[in-house]
Amino acid sequence: MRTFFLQRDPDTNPEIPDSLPEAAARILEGLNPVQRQAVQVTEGPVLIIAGPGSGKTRTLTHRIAYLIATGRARPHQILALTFTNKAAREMMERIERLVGAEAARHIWMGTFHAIFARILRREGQRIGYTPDFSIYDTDDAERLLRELMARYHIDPRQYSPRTIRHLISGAKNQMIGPEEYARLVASPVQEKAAKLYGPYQEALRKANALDFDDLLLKPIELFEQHPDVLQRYQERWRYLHIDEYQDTNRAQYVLARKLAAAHRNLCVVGDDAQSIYAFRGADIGNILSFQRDYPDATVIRLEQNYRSTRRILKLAEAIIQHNRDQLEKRLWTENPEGDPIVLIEALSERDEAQKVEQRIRDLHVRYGYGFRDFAVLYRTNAQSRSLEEALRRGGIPYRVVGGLSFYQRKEIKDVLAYLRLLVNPHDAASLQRVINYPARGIGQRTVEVLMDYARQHGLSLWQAIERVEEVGLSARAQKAVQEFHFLIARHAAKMDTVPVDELARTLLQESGLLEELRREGTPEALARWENVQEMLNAIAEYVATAGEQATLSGFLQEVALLTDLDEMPEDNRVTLMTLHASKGLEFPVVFITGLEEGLFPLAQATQDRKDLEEERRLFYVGVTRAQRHLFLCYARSRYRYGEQQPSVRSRFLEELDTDVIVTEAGLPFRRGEVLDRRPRSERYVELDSHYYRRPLQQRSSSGATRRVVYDEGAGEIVPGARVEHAIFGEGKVLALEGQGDQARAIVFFPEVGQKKLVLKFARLRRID
DNA sequence: GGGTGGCATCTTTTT
DNA sequence: GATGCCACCC
Repeated sequence: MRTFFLQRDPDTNPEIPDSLPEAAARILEGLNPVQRQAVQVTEGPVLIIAGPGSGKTRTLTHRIAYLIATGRARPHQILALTFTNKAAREMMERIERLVGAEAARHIWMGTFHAIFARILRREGQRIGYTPDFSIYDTDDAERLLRELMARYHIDPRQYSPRTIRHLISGAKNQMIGPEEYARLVASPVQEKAAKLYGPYQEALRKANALDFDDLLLKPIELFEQHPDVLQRYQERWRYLHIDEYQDTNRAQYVLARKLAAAHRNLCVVGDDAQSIYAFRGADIGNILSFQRDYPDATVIRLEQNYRSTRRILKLAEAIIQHNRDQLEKRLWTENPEGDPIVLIEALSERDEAQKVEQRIRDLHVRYGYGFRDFAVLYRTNAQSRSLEEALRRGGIPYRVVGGLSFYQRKEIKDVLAYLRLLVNPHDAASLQRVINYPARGIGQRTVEVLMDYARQHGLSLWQAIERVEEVGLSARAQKAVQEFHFLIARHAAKMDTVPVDELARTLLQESGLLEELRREGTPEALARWENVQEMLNAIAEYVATAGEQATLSGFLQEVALLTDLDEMPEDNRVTLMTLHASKGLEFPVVFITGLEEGLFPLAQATQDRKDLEEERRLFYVGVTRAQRHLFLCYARSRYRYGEQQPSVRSRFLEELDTDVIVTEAGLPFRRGEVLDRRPRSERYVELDSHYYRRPLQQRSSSGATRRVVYDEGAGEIVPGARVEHAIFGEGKVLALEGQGDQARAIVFFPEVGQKKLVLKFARLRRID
């Protein structure tokens, strides 16, 4: 079952001691000297520049715990802002271990969007939003825009609603209002966007709805119009922390500045080299100019990497050195050299996927890596398909993160629309979504008439429905509309008396949605039905955990901000995801696929230096996810627009000047050189087919418990065992020496004599 | 008003 | 290669 990340508003001060001296000492232990410094500078602005794998989260969490343990701050006086719920939860769990669950629960921790949605819930009334406002995701926003485009006679085929939304969102991210944007217009599309921007905002307001950008902009508006409110929050939060500071946009920057103005205890953590969200308004300038904004800031650099092998870090440096505009930073590690990075060339995407599958199988069997130790990364979500197919064929369990997430599925959005309508009937997007789903005789024409009426009388669509008799519809249509109205109103009236989970269940029942899915009877419909049930369970769970504070609108607002990425990968599966989604994660084995011109870097990003540098940082992010083994893959041809098209190796590979990469044949890779033209069979060392015939067993291994397993069912290699070698034939193990990757066996082969073999490479098979 | 079939259209990345 | 939109028929 899905568990939601929900937190009570941590206002009240719990009964926890003022300080925890023994915890404070423990918190400092296990940190390196630089990290310790970052934890102990508790006053004034702090900039922590943290390279990949440098223990950034650890440092941040220890810092927060330290503030509590030393009594410098009460838990509810600390605000920590992240970009994903997952990051927040991870930090929360660590803090719990350091200072206890009770104290941790009262820290204000969460994503920017979630925290400010909560603020708006409490204070939004001052700027005209009731607490039951709806949150519109990009889908809802585009739906709204589409409607406006129709009204303004803008052809959606000529100017896509998506582009328009993107432009408006970009303007909002930079805090540019409709009037100002209209002045800046420089192209026909922008002109259309400018025309729609104002009406779009108006439509949102009329629906008592906010889009993602509004969740940041409206709090700014609130704080500017009501300095007393700002002052209250400034005083409440004595310590402000921001993770992934390089990803903040203009609005987030302004919010941070405002909130930190009184105490100036602002601690930001980030890595300019990992800035990959400029497309959604992130301004790398925020981190680059932090020292200018706060001249008295303490700057701390976490440069020691604990994650990756030397070779992987060398590659990362070789990549990033092609970018200008970097903060100075030198990564180093005490980790071993590690294996060379393997460059894999495939004939097609299918071939690429197959090779990835074989490598996973090989490493799983040979080193005993669990499936959860693998990540396969790609640039676009569409690339997952071929990989999924290959893994499914190979019987390797996997999960895909991102893509179409649970919350973006049609049936879930339908359910949410019904529920949103219940708490906020003015929510036009939700109303239009479900007014005729399941079909109940309210067609497009009827809806249009209602909308016209609403507009003429300055009403919301819902208000028009409330007085449907005046609208002048046919008797049949009017009756259908009235029935729908009654359905919603009847349930809305019970909101205060019936528990929300029960209410939701009966509403969906009576709407006919569940029946509709069951009636279809296809496996897909069944799956959708189950998803709906899961959603209902989640509501029940929410009621159980949030107790008194459980309101349907609260639930809906939290859910609107959740994504699949927030879920924990508990089972032992290979992870497939976009490079973007991989940020902040680490895996023993990483594959980066699709390193081809036009795909990575994406064609659209090759024109502008800034875009190209962002793509390069994305490559850097991907590479630095790997702990021990890294594979870089590309295909010589790929399906695009439903057609097989030749592709060219990525410039990111051609520009590398490094000796850490080898080809599949084990030869050093040199840029600009064609890999190999020999027939495939001779080209690379075939992986031992012996492994591939066996069904795979899931092993519950993680890095820590890794055993050297060279062959399933044949036992481990021990002195005295009879073994078989691919070239030398049968032999007998005389002795073993060395550890881990260095482990060697001395084997006597009757035909060739005594050999000393590195177990890792020899692939001995026990035969007795 | 509802349902079906054919055509066109894109595919960045996400809170 | 999937989704959305339109035209056509019931």
